[in-house]
Amino acid sequence: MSQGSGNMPPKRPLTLRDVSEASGVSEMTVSRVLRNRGDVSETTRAKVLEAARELGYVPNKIAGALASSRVNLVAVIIPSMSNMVFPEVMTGINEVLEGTELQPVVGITNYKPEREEAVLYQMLSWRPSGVIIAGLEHTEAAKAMLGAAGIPIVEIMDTDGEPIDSAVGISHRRAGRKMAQAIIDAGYKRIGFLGTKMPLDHRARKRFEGFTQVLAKAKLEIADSEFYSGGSALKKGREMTEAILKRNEENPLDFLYYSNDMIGAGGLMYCLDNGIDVPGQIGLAGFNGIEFLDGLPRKLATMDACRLEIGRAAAQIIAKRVETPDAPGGEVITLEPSIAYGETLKRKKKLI
Amino acid sequence: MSQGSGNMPPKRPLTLRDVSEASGVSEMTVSRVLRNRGDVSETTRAKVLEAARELGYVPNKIAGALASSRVNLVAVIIPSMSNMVFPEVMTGINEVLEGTELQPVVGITNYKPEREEAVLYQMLSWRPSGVIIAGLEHTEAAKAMLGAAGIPIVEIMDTDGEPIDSAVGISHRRAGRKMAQAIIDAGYKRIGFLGTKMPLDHRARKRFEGFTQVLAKAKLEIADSEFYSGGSALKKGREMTEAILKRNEENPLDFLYYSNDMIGAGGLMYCLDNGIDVPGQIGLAGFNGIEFLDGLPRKLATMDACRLEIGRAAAQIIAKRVETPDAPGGEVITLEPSIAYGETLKRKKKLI
DNA sequence: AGCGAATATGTTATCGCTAACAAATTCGAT
DNA sequence: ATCGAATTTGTTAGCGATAACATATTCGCT
Repeated sequence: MSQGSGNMPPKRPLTLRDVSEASGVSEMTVSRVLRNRGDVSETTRAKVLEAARELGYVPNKIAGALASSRVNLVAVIIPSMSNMVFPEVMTGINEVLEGTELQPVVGITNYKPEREEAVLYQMLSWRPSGVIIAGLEHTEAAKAMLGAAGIPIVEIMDTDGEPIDSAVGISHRRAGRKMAQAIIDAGYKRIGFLGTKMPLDHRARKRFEGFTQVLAKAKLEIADSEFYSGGSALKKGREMTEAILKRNEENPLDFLYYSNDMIGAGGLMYCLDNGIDVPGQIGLAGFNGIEFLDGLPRKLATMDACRLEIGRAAAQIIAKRVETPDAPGGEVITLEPSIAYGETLKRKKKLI
Repeated sequence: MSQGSGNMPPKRPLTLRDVSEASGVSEMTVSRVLRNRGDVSETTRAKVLEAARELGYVPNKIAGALASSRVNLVAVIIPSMSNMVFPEVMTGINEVLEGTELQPVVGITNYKPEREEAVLYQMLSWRPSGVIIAGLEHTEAAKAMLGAAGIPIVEIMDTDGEPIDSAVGISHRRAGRKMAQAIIDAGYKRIGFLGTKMPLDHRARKRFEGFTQVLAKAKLEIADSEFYSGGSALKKGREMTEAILKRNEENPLDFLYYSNDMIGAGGLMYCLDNGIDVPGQIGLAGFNGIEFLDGLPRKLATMDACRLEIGRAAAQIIAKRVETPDAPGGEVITLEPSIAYGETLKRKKKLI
């Protein structure tokens, strides 16, 4: 099966030369067979493949990439992998890239700009064919690297700002505004906000900005808010909800807007456990549209962040640009998130 | 900032030679400065770093790796990224690798052996410094590749079987046995099983085997079972629970063992929503110990799969072997999962 | 000042593969 | 047979970095 018909364990890794010697043709011909490139007669093709299989040869992409200056990697740089949202983006990316020669390589930044910069540097040093990176906010150095890399760059998730090259996402300001409008339309007045203690989560910040902006237009403002960091989001949602409701017992809140579905689900459970009428006494809404919500006792209102679609579109942009290197670039795709009212947000009162 | 002080966009990617020319020293010296290797005077070091920064030079690891035959990548091959368990393993791996020069590269197999084989081949063609791969079951070809790669291999999650090199995990058979024993000890008799329709999830299969084995010793067997695939696990847990309970109304079940926490949580919610007394009328248990459970109205009994610890230990084995290439290898670490009784599994009746 | 040991820098030869071009072989049509 | 075109195979020269060795330079000490 490997290494000269069951001989000693391998010492030196195999190279093209080994296959070439074993099959009696030149290295170049072996290379051609293994890459399906150029004309090779059926006879030698079979001979070479047989030899390669017999030896257990695995090509060395490092050498191949250096020689051809083609690297079929796409760098994907995202803040986190543990909150449901980016895994789904990855699924979208994978779906599209599986149909090509490109392979994604993921780097995690933990929402830290300096970490992002370091990860980006590492990634670029592999000379990938493209970069998909979350967000529009980066350090100056990171922006310079991206600008100078000479490869397609797609910034994802967010389109509120100036992309370096291409961008795919939703407008989080608009998402915040839309949700605020729906809440106002449904007649809620005393609104609480619950979110993460994350000055660096720009998307959450933009949603918040859009949200308060629309409230302001209706002469409303956030009645109270609560922030968390770390721990089980579900549990935190529960705890924060308890805290904010207790704190406002005299002048009770009638709506809670959560910055993500997980804490929203926790809040929902708290309300149900404590006999609070949802959405009569109090309305609830989250953000993201995670599949998980389907299993809850009551369906939480949310807004879909189009994660799968974002992943797909971003990968498509890269794939297209790799195929057609002199295509223009600079494409911006803004997806439109839609509200899922679920069962925790009253519909707009019918107009007469 | 880049490319000759704000000139035209970059055409040809920068190389060591560019930095060398810009700083007036040899390429070798630049290389030494950039890698912090060998003696370089403070003066030239500063000069070189300045030039590199000024140009926006990013080293080419492809070329570096080929020349030094050292690739600081660790291939991590796992079945999925969307079910809470592997992201946590990744966190453990990352934690350890961040302290080294090694960088993880992830490949996803979707529980398909042929996909695993393909991903492995891709990964090995980058000549990584080590491989961390989930499970002990692989195709013959995959085993051959792993055996012949000449690098440290760590098979993770499971230790019920013969590893190729090293292994870190728990015994899933033992985990199944342990849970069965706890259930029997608590006095439950009519036990239902709910799991995934996944003939290729060997770990789940082994847990099931261990589980039934202990039941058999106590002259018990699974009273009924239910399987699912795809969709929201939480919802599926709810639906399967309803189905299995309805089907056994005449001779009701008194325990439900779920093959993962997510469907367990769905089942728990179903029971609570329908006024079923847990754990009095019926006991419930899952598997994995996901953090998520903390936020549930009642804490589900489960068994910790030691995911974080598995990731850490696996990465440590690789890191150690990379540092000391002639160390023996073949290390097997079996972690001991412990039962978390939560509030859905009665404790063993006190012995007199 | 003078000499060997450090310390700093430069040179040369790969690493394993592929692009580009060159040579050899096959083949059909005359 | 014979020639040119088409097909198949081989040769040569890097890709951009680093290892290993060679050559300056600097320095302390007698």
